[in-house]
Amino acid sequence: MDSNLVIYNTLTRTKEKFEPVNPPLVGLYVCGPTVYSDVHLGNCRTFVSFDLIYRYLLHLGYKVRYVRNITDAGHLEGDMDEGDDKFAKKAKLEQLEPMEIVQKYTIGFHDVMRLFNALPPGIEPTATGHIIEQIEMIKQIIANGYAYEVEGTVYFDVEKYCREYNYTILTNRQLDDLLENTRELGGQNEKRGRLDFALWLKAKPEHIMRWPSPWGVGFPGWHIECSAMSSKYLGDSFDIHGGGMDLAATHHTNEIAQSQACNQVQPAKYWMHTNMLTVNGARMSKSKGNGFLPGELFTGNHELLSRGFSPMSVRFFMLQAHYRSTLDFSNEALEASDKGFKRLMNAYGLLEKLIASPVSQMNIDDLSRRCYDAMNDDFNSPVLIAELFEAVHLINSIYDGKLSATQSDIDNLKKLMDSFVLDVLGLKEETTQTDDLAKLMDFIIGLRSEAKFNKDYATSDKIRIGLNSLGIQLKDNKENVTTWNRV
RNA sequence: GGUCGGGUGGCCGAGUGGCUAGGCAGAGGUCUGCAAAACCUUUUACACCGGUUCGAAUCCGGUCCUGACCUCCA
Repeated sequence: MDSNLVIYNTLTRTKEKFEPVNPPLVGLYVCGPTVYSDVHLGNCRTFVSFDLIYRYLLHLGYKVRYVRNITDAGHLEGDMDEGDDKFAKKAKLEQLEPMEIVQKYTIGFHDVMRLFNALPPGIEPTATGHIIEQIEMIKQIIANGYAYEVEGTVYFDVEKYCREYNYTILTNRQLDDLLENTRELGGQNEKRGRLDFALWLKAKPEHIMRWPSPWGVGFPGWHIECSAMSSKYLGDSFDIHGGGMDLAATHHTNEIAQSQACNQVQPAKYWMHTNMLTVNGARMSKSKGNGFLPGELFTGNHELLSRGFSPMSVRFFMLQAHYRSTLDFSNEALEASDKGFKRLMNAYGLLEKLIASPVSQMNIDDLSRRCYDAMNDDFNSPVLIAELFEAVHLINSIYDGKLSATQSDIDNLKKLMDSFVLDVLGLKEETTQTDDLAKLMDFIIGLRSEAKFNKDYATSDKIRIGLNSLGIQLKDNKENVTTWNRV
């Protein structure tokens, strides 16, 4: 397994050659969603980005174990505990079983991921399903001297940890500054240090999700689940840990501290962070109220949208930007991507219809190499897509008879498009053409050709315009061969 | 305030010390009974001010603007 893949590592803030711990095995852990409400499009972008990464690693021949957790505890509890509206809180507590919420939004999340054609992870562990592992890990951290218990709550001792490790390795912040500028968290009077965070929290009487532990009845802290589950399924030290950039400063920083304190090793060799999806330049988030739900996008039921956009067009839109760049979301940008996507897929469809000639006027190997170069450069999908449009241009020109290609050229083009469009980018035709429809269309096109041959243009136009209003577009090429596609 | 990013043509977005991605939109043309598609040609760029250099939008310094994180959030 010798690839030229280079990955930007947040730990070092540089691009590094990718060298797995145990090739050809690759362990990939990605922080998944907290399932207490619908995932919005910004969440989806991260998972589509890591789907691209997963797919490309598979394409290169790595045997990838992809673990993406479902957070169904901790955050959820925190969310319910806060806020001033005690009435609402009570209603929530009385009317809904937390696991009902978890189930509902987990299913919704999976449905959306399927629409985006994201490959499911190999393991999708839940926090509530790994309480024992989390407790064991906390016990080990205490035994190692990096955590302490106060009144049923266990805190991580950041100050102690800092004496031996670099706590802010991911973000490069200064500790003094952190101490001065961090907001007061709960439990200040019982914590030893201001930056100490909870590994295990004592449950208040009204708390529904609770488990017994050596420290009494309680529930796990916000960060321990990922440490416990990643080491369980990928080992104490694995290859890639990923998530959204917003997680780096707190969640991942604490995750590294916990894993180091427990296992004395840096949990992941490469830390990858995806950037945010923005709306009018500002981050899409629930608290800002500017989040798009996938459903609103697909139906077009949103004030900023002129119409609905298909999941594949949206996926293509996301892949046209690099995963480490912010991507600005707008109706106009989506329109552009939608057309580009259709152009790409239309050319893909023409591959079957190309006619070979003895002369070659192109170098597919060179194009293929450029595609690999793009992806090897930290998964640069926008450059890959630019190269694929070169392939589109070749395919269209061959189809038009303006360029000649040998059968070998055509085979290689097909292979290139299959690999990169379908396997790596994970794009697919959205409308399945049933055999019945294909036969029917052949028949109708035949009727129209007859009419055209007889110069009965009234009839042929009636067919063309009629089909167009049904969403089917006819295209006559120079040889008067008619093809069709949905619009 | 601290940390880390950005500012690229009408829009979205790559990239690089000289050969100026790509998609969409705009303009002209070819083809076509028409239309669409396709193909060809083409108009708009690298925030501002200095510096380094034979040469910078790309490197360095400064200025302005802007985003994310520092509090649950992908």
